[in-house]
Amino acid sequence: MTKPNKWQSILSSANDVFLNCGYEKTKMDDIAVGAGVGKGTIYQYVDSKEELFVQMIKTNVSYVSDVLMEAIEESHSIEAFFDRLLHKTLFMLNKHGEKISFVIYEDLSRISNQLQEWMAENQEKDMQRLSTMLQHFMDQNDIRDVQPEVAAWLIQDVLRLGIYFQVFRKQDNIEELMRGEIDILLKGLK
Amino acid sequence: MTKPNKWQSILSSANDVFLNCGYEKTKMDDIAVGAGVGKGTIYQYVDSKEELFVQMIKTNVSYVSDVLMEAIEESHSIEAFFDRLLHKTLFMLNKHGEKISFVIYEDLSRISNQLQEWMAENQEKDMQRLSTMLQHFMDQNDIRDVQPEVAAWLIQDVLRLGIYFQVFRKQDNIEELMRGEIDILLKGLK
Amino acid sequence: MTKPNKWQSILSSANDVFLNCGYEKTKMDDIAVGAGVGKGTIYQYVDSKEELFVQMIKTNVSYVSDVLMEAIEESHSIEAFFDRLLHKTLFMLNKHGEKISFVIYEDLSRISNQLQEWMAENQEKDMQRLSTMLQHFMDQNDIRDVQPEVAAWLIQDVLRLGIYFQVFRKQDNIEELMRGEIDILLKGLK
Amino acid sequence: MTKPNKWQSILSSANDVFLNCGYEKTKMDDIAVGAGVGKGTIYQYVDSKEELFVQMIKTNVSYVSDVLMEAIEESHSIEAFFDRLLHKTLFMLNKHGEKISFVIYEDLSRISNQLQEWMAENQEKDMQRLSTMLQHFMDQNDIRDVQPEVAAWLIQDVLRLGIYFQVFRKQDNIEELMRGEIDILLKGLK
DNA sequence: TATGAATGAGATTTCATTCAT
DNA sequence: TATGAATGAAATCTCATTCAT
Repeated sequence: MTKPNKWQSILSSANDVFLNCGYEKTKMDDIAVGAGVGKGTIYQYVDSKEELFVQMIKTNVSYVSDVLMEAIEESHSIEAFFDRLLHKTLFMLNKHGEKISFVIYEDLSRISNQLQEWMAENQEKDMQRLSTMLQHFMDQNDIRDVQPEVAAWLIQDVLRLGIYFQVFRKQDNIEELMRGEIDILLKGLK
Repeated sequence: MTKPNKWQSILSSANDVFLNCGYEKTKMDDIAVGAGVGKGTIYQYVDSKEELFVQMIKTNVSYVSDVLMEAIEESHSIEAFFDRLLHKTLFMLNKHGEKISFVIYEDLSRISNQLQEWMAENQEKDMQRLSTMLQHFMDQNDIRDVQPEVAAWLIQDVLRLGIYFQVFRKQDNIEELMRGEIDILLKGLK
Repeated sequence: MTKPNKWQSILSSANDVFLNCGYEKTKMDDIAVGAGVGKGTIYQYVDSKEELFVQMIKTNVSYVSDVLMEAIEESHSIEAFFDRLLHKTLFMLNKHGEKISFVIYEDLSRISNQLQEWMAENQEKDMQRLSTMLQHFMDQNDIRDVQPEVAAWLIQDVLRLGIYFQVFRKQDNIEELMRGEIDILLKGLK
Repeated sequence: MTKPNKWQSILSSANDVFLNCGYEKTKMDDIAVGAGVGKGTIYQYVDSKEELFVQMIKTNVSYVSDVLMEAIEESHSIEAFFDRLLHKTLFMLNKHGEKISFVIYEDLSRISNQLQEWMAENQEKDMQRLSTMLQHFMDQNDIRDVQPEVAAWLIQDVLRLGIYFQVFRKQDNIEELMRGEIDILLKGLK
């Protein structure tokens, strides 16, 4: 087995075990067994359990950011944006499944300060890009004037809802639920 | 010191330490010191660290449920409901502050299966009550026909937003943001 | 078993095991077993293996310093001094046996910088006191003019010789050898 | 790079690293890097870390023995012997510097029993040769009757003093100190 | 012959829980 | 009832050695 394959095995195993057991309950032994390598091998690639966790989270976070960014780039109206967001989210949930839940439902500040800062910066960037897009739509009268910060938060909530009902509630009508949320966000409850 | 006072001290200390350090990093020693009692004394009231954690979470969860329930009970229109939700949430955030964040941003299933089930039931009850209320408003044509599950999720998002921007982002325009979200939920982005 | 007894057991066991195995080869498990306590108990008294080692060495070093100091205090001539040094050294070798060898024949700088500094200061103090005494004897024409530093070194060599031939060579004519060395130091080889 | 050069690089690197870090703290990795060879290459020349250490020590020990032996061979009086000892020791200290301190100030028995035996034999041979020389001087009335064992120990102490004050105390008046010690050994303190 | 990625036994240290006082 | 000293299972990480290339 060549070098990149080992690292991929380790990262993939780390993903599974950290996700199922949480950071503290995860044992390096389990990750090693899951990856089919010796315990010491992991330490050829990272210096500590914490660093391995950070590597894993960074990979997964980028999946979520990518969905948002790709949806923004190609969209010229809010409807088109939501449409792409919907499809890309469903695709990502299908592909990366549960991996994402860690990113959304865990307070990572207690695991690594460095990671928390990185996450905050990342989140800030996503917020900025969403806000820019929303401001653009407001200038074009595509949507009415609202606080971009709040609108951005609600757009991210479409992702949150998808993850929550798929990963934690195990429901299978995710698309329907997301369409329902988008509908309310566009037209309101009244 | 009489018995009830000791238990209150322990619970209060547990609150502080679990919140600051997370479940795994919290040491029984620290809780004992914070409560001003001997380590062994804690085991007069609970059988394990896990049980102490469960006791603490249950207390805090009820704050959140209470806000929702009180807002439901007194409201005869969606606007009145949101209005009460806003005020009660702000009051709770002020009073119980960060305690709530644990309930929202920690995956409790890894700490205790029993707790997770309890949380799921609780959440289900909240959802049911919100759905019933929303169905009532739909029957009265106070709001248009939407999926109650999704609407309930979005209503809870008003709480989520408040907690996130207060506890994690330390912003001080929480009321404004919540009003903005409620406005979007009522009238939509268009 | 009361608290001071446990600590004495631990210190005594540490003495034995560190002496027989050396710092690195010594396992905390062995010390615990030797002391008849649990491994964790050791960490109630010291924070680390290194600190335990430092505590042990400091105790033993003081035995050696004490021999020198007591011999100095009571002596008014070089012969009287050597006489007392001889007897006190033999007594100490009898009582504390091999414990002392560590102090003389190990480069402690690699185990703990803090300890090395402490040892250097200690050594400096011993040297100072010996030099003062020797200067006094020189002023009184009890001995001829020599470099106090060298004479102090040679006096300490009486201790070194005793430890070497007893601990490492296991000879039993230690007193005779020490008397021989003192004789040469006083009268010279010629 | 040809074979003998590799072995010389390894031995030289082992010297540096063992000396600076001590046996246990020395890593085979560091020696390999220092020698500019792969880690596995070292195992072409020795079977284990211990064997590499033994090889290194044996080389260094011979420097010390050589000084004694060369001083013995050419000397026909105790003064001539000490004179040569002085010059050869200073030369050796200059050339091999700190390497020797390991031989004097480390308890090698804990690293390798085989090595300790070898050292003891070596030491015994040195002692024998010194004793023979001293006996010869006593027969010729060049020096008075003393225990040869003790006199031999004190002669070796001239080397010890040189190493101690140069390597550990970093003093630069080594020659003066050694002359002072030789003077006391010859004429005594009285 | 030369390499260095891979290995896993074994080290130190932590901390929830117990129990003698 | 209240205590905290004592415990030991279990965690992370190291590094001498091997072996496929």
